[in-house]
Amino acid sequence: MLRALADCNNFYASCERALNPALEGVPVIVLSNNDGCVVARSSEAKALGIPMGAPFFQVRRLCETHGVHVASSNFAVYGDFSARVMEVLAEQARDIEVYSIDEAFLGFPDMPDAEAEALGRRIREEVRARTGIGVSIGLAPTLLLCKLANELAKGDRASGGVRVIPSDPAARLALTRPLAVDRLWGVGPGLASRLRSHGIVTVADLAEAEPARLRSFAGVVGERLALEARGVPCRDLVEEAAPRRSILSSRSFGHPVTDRAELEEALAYHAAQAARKLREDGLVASELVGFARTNKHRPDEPQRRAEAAVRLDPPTQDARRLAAAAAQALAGFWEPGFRWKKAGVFLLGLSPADRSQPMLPGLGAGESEARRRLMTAMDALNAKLGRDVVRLASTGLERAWKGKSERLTELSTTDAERLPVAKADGPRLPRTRIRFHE
DNA sequence: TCTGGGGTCCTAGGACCC
DNA sequence: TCTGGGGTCCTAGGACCC
Repeated sequence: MLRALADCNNFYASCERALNPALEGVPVIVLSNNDGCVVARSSEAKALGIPMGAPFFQVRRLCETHGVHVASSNFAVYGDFSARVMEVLAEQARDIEVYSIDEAFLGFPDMPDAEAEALGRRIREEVRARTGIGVSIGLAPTLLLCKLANELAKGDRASGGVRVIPSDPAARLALTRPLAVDRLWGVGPGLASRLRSHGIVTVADLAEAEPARLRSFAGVVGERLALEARGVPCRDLVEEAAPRRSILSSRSFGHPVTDRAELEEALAYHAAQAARKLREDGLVASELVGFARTNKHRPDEPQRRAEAAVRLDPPTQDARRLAAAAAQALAGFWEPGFRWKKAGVFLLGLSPADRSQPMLPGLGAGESEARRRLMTAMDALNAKLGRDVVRLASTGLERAWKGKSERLTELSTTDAERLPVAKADGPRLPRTRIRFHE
């Protein structure tokens, strides 16, 4: 089977540009939540030397000097673009795994390398024509090598955005001989130094190493890497999303929080957000962990990372119970005298909602049913009126702790050109959960 | 002044059991 | 001083990813 990775170029920056064609040729960056860090850069912005992940205040001058367009992130819009890109990709491939908001693994029948390259070019053109988003495509026999091929395609203009890792083993070794092993997906700084200390410096070294030997000093992770590097697939496309194992809602504050009531409000808000995700996925949680931390970039201030866990018995998806549990967690770790910078809620021990309803007649079943109907009604209203229109009072009205988002692109509904296009006859996408990150 | 958010997988070690 | 040999389950924490 031939596999491929299609990965959108500078995805969030490309979305901003697609929304506003006047940005063509202009350097564009997109900021993280709270307008804190740079999370996406157009090629022009990269050329200016703006680093990925840089705190915005450090590059603000540079941006002003060079007329960089700066946008707050707008994940709802990027999610819409993502869905359209994935729809086009799904039409082009035999199998698809939507891996993240801006990339998908594709599966095709085997074919000669030259045909694979032509196929990659066709797909790339189709996505650009129908969504305005540029993608790079790497094709290879294993997903690890697809990732590598994609990275090579992105780094080399002459490749035209498409790269095939040769199916012939000798040609593959020649290609990967100069490539450092830490360019591989899954090889971070820790694993890279361990591999180097055993004489594995390049991707070709890894492909030539005995997998069993890798296992002895780099565990099953190392063994799989070695196999995939030599063209033996260890992980294949996953078309059905695995059930979620945890849910996190957290955010940095716009200003330091010292007041307990304010912190409690923020935790209630995150509990309610996490509860909404639970219900969207039809899950219940059996444990909530509330946490808060001070500003780690201020060594002059007292530092603390505090958390407390609360069991949820029976497991629940009810926003009110989760908000109450978050308040209980806060009571477990609260201590005055700190300037809190960030807080959030983890939900763990997730299981399908239908399996966990109380079985004993008369024991809480009525209350559970009433709670469920209230949440269903709230979700239905918010689906109609807009997210968060109906919400818990405990999550606050003022929300003074909220971070800033000052550079959102205005979406004009009077400009027909900019309206997202809905396609009624598109193919059904696999039920893969798209994760919003990057 | 200002420094993101949301995940998964693997391993080691302890509790507990027979 | 010496004091079995497994097995499973759970948890904490590291490593890595987008």
